[in-house]
Amino acid sequence: MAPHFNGPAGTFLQRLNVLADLPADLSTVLHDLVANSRSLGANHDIVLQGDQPSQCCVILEGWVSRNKVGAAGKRQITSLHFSGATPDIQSLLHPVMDHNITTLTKTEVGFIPHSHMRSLMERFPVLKEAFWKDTLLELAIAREWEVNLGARSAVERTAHLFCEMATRLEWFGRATRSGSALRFELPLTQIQLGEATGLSSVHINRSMRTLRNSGMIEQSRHWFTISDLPKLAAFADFNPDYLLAERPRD
Amino acid sequence: MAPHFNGPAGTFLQRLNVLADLPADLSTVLHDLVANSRSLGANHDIVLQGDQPSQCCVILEGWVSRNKVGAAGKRQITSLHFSGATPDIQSLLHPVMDHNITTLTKTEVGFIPHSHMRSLMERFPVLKEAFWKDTLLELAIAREWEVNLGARSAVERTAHLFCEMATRLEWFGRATRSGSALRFELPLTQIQLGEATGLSSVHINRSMRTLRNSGMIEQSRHWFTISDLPKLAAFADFNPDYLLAERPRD
DNA sequence: CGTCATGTTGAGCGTCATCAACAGGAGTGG
DNA sequence: CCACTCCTGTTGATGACGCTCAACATGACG
Repeated sequence: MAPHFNGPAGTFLQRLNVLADLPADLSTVLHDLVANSRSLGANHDIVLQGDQPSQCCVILEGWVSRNKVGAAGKRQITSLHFSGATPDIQSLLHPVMDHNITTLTKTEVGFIPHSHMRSLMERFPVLKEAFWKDTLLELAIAREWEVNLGARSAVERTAHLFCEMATRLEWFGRATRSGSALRFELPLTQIQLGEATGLSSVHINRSMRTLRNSGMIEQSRHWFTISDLPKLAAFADFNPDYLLAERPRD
Repeated sequence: MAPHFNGPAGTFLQRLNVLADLPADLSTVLHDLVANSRSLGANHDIVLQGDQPSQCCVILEGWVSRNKVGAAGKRQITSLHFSGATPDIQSLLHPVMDHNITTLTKTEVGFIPHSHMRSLMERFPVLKEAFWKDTLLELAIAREWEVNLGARSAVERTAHLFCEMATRLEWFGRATRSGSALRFELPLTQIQLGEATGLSSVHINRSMRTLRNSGMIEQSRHWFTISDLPKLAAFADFNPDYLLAERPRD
């Protein structure tokens, strides 16, 4: 079993320990680094395309998206992240941001200066490997999203997104299973779901109604229950293998 | 100017040197490692989803795609790679492939065993950083493809793909510029272009006719000329910033 | 025989419009 | 101080209509 991590930085350290075995003293340093965090409201840009950040953010609580806004004003969400994520670690190697990182809900964010991060990676090479692995995982998820956007129908896309998020959430204790059912909170508006799936919010609405009517998903507000995950996964052509590196060891 | 690399491994070493400064002895070792290569025909799978490769491939000449095939048999190409690329380096850290790597044309491929790669990374930590940076670049490209697939019309998607490939090719000396025009070879069939853009091959055909009729692209067989790159880029909402890490320094 | 080209037809999804449900804030009165 | 109402902005739900693009032709070209 991976060591138990408490406090606001708990999920962050848990996630990193999934990606590589961090020595205890490194965990302590990282824990202290994100100690002073900031609270942000929903729809707040943490970093914008073109920025040159001097620190990395750590999502301690809440949801954020990567997104790009086209010339016509249309926004595409390219990935979703929740507690424990370090979505702008890339700024260490690739100084200019090529996209925005925006909160989707009220969010608690910690920051680690690049200089600290660099010296930590020098002292603990395993940290660099953990973040490389994290980048590879993100790339695998991005590939699956490309398939979702390019090769699946509206209902399948929506179902696939729910399968992915349910799986990722469960692995970090944020979904509860009872039998083959899975219950979790996904606090995104239909507009945001549309921006993630390349659909209009109206059509997201219709797709979710289809999923509800077919009995595959139950919903009250932002709480969802997938009544039969294998069935929904088969419908959406969801195969969790591409997420495997993220699964915590037990 | 980056050092000049000759021979079949030239583009490979050139690419790596864009991502980090490799010491000369490392370059020599890498050059020798890919010496004995294999010739593959078009439409040949180099690695398949589910495989656990024990070596990394290096594309010495030709084109390959990453792709995933859905349950309904529909294929989505998630990225395109040409000479110099190392598309399955991820298998070092993430042993099971989550996608296929398939040749698009006749291709010359070299192989480097994982064991060699690992010991090289131990001896030369800069190599690990180069490949992490390569992963970050791929991720940036994947994000832009998500935007392409989710938020742009058929003609814009097609135009954007041509802008991206023209830019990437020019940076490696595989496109010739005359004024604001750019000429290059992109030896993909319309079926393959459709699989990359999430469109049917028929609609790719129509989109390209639109681009030809509007005078933005000229074509003979697989040779294309973008008559006015800034104009096409404006039309496609193409901003090359997301590719910057790949640009060779001069 | 695979690839490219082009016409026809219709499904899927976007756009626009309307309306209900709901939350938060300001003001009112107890 | 707390309840209650009113107002307003945001989200969700649903119908009507039109356009983009997929599907299915068929022929031409290497």
